[in-house]
Amino acid sequence: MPTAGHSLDRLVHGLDVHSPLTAGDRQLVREVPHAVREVDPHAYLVREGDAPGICSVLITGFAYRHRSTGDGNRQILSIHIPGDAVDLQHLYLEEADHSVQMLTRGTLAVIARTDFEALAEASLTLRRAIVVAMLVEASIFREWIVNVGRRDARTRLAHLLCELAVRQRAQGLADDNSYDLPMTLEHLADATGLTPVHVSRTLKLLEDDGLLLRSKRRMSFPDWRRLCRSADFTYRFLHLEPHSAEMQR
Amino acid sequence: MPTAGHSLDRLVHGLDVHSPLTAGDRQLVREVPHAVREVDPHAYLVREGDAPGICSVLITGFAYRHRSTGDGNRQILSIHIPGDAVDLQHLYLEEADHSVQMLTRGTLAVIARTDFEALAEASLTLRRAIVVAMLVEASIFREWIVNVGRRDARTRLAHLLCELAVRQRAQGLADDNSYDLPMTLEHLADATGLTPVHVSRTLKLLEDDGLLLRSKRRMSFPDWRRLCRSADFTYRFLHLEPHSAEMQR
DNA sequence: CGTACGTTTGATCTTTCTCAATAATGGTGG
DNA sequence: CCACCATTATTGAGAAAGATCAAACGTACG
Repeated sequence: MPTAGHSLDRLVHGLDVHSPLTAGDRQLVREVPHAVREVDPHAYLVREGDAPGICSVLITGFAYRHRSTGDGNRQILSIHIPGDAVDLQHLYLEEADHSVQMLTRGTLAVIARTDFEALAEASLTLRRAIVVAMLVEASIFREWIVNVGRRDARTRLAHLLCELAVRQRAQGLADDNSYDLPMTLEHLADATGLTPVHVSRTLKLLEDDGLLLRSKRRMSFPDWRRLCRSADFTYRFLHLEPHSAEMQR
Repeated sequence: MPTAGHSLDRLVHGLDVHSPLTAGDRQLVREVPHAVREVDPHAYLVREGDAPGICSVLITGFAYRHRSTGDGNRQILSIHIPGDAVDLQHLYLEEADHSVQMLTRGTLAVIARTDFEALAEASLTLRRAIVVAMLVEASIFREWIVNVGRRDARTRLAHLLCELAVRQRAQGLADDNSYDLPMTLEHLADATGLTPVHVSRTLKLLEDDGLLLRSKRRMSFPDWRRLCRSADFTYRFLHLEPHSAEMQR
């Protein structure tokens, strides 16, 4: 039996951010059988083509979804932070259509598919929360289509930085206007449909404009409001509960 | 009471394509209370910001999801064909993050939110099929991120044409290698993150290469295999059931 | 038959990519 | 603690894909 309780609190919070849980639901989640697993940077959590059998929840560390084109170009599809249940997009499908990989070292809570399904069947509000978590992810995918399809490089990158800031705040993982971004230029390029070279130049532009401050991997935002405007960033697509959205500044 | 039975057969088929239904499920779906509504081209089914109260199923006609950037650029997020339940992405969220609009004249089966939820609660396999339909949509969103982020104009357009062909075949709406595409150059441009001018030139390229034949709005594909290769198109992301996937050629 | 809408084509401009060289950073073993 | 190597980041110059502007041409429909 793993150390029950507090590692799954991350999942409780991750669901609660979008759809409020009852006290009973929280308890049900905390009691789910699960294993805690340490994973290295670059470890694959899912590989395209896999038949999904587990549901992993990120407890610490970052992960990302990606898929490659036939000629070997990678496109990153989303970034995941602690609290995200990384397998929701696969669990009910026959085979994975994309891969999920760790960005950093991290820890997972791993729940067996059957246990997860039992959890979903145990409560209507919990089931609802799980569906909402899936749908919010889909909303973020849609926002990425817009980002990559209709915004210029500068706006695109700023938008990505905003999204990660707000999601981390909502999860209580960042309190001021800064966070550590464990993505290389190549990751950023593959997330925005650009090249690493152009990402480098564009981040420099944002810095020169006083919208971004970098030291090592730490990103901070001297003028959050202006950054949001410059990023064409609005909160709606994240579907945060009002109490989480208060973390907006 | 509406003409029960065969208008909702479209929905039955739309769910069954991805996740097989039991005979009981089919009957449950057919018996759902619903209204049949005729809609004009360009009619809005959902507007960004709306609180969703109904679930519309496309019976005839085409629709599309879209969202606009702050500076007024539109991005189309998906195209919908008969059998698609157009509100699944909203129904469990507080407010719509994007709009859904008719591309053509059409008819809808409109189900009240509460009736739809009751349907979902009535059967485990049906609930599963609804979740799968949501997740397949999300998979298509992901494919669009890849398309717009990492493929050139020619591949992008070819990919879109392939997707629409296969989805229509799986729904039994097209049997040979052709279909009527009710999208203008502007629609195609907004779906692929290009400009109408460049879409025009690029379609011409596809025609010159013998991959596409256009007369009026009818698209046909003289060499389907080669088109798929040229489009970097694979079937995995559509998650079709084997019996639907047989319609592949 | 005229008007609105959609499409095609040409010429030019801009953003982003590509190729290439150099500089910084971070982790590792001595 | 330092030196080394691999990885990541920056910068420059030239090339290319796609955007923009503008005009002409088709087509559908009242």
